[in-house]
Amino acid sequence: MLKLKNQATLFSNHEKLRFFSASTASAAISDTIPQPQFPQQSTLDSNAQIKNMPSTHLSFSLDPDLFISTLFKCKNIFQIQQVHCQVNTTGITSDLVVANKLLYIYARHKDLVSTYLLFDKMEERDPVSWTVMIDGLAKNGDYKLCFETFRELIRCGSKPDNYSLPSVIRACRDTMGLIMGRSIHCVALKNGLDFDHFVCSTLLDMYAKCGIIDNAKQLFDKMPKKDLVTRTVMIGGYAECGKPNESWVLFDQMRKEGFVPDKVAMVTIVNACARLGATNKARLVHDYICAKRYSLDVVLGTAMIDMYAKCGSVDSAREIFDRMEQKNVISWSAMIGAYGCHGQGREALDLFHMMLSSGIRPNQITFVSLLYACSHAGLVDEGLQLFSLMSVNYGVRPNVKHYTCMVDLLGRAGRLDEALRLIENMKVEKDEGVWCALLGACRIHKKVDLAEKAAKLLLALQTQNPGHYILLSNIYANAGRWKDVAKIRDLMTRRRLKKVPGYTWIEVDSIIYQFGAGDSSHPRSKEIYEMLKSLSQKLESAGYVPDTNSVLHDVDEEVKLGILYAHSEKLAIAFGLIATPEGTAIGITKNLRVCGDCHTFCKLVSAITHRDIIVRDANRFHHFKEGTCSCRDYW
DNA sequence: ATAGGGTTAG
Repeated sequence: MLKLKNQATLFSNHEKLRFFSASTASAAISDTIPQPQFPQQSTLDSNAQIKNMPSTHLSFSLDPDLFISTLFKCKNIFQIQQVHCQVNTTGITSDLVVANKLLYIYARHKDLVSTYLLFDKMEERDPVSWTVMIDGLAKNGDYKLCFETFRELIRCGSKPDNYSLPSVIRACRDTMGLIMGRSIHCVALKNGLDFDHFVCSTLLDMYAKCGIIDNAKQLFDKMPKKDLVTRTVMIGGYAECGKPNESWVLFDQMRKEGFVPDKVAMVTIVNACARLGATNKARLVHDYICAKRYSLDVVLGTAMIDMYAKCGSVDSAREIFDRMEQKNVISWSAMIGAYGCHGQGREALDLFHMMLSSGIRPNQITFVSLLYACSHAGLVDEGLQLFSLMSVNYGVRPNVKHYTCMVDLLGRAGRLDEALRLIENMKVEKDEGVWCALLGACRIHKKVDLAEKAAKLLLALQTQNPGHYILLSNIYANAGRWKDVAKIRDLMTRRRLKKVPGYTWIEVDSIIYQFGAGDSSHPRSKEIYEMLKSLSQKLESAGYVPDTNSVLHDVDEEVKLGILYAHSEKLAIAFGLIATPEGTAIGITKNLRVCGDCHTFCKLVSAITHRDIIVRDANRFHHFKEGTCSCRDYW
């Protein structure tokens, strides 16, 4: 496989892709790629794999049909090479149908070297040959050569057709190559091609996965025939673009129109559900899956683990995990991640050791999930140990995400100097995330000087994320440096960035309510504020001191308190207490980081009211139970 | 003969 990568690089260095032009190319290839070693007749008997093949397979004549059927019975690359070798002498490979089949079978067995060589040697190529070659390259991940082959197809005067287009467009999707995708779309239009629904569905998939959901929607609306696959693509596209609500609308509509979702469609909607984070939808989907008796395979099971975890129920995620007969590294990582985001670091570590015992090799994502679990649970030593062992023991080299987890872990623990040293000494390229992690830690520990240093480097990266500016602005506000706050706001205006308002959602009886800071649009707004008022008295007598530092500066204390009690997450919790008097748990979701003050607030509310409170910000869950918190984000 | 949709982090 490594050789192939080199091969692709080698060709990209050529001014033109000489690979495709006659004999010079063959010479260039044979220098770098070994010719496939076709077994000789005399060695065949000693080859156990081939020995198992019925003898009739080896004795075919010049009949192409017999050749093709023989080819499709081949179970491995040795058998294919043997058949290839046999027919080479008969000249049957000059038959296009035969050659294309051979090409196809090599590609399907992921033998790209043989596919290249055969394609190069073919004297004549038809649209099928091109499609098989392009598709083979796309499916095996050699995108560069895939695009070059497609370009060569056009340069040779052929036209892309409804068969070659889906493959090359899929390659655009997989490489997030929007520009390439658009130009291929244009080329196809220029050629006056009448797109069939295969091309349309890959195109809309490509646009959706590249984040241009509007273009995807336009294509979708124009399609005369919308089948299950097309709809599934659109559902997945909406989820990918952060509009999982739209995914649901489409899913419901599809079922109303009589489509029965298959396994892939179910996985897609499960994924949309995970992004939605709505518990009632998760149960609904689960019931549907049970009713239709879909088997719990690796992919569906893993998607469900993730769904339950992101909908707040780590126990249900574990139930699914235990019921799965087959698990791969993705399933294990998803479950480790589930414990991690719920602050159950010990469980995540235990699971990691179970995973190792069952012979599964951890990958980069496994370690991100593990380190994240350590940081969310405050397991500093365990995190440090894992980080130092990951590359030595498990062959996983730390990337910027791993460093970010470590900065977060050390930073939250107040070991900011070590965090800074780690960043300064890291061997991979630094990104916004890693500085942002340090900045976040500075906020918790009120280290303004270090925050300025981190922010300077972060803002130098011209970050477009308004959240980063807000974070720094809050640090300044906390230190009472109002002039600096104003400077940051000014910088935001100059960079044309808008402050993102923080919202909190709460789900009550399957209905989702949204609150903004100081929101009074809710019909029961009056009750909510009254509840907060009575809560505040109880909380303060229980020792709660509202942290008014970050609230404006030129207003009097009473107004400050008003603003503080009007935080969106507090409004949502107050509403939860009113709307579910019998309930035991209140679950809320915030689109921005929950502040330290709110953390303290939740802890006390859960102690006073004897109710569990589950707060989710981004993908981090905080469980408050009888005044204790499962995670240690704000120690 | 050749073509489309699914799982883990950030």
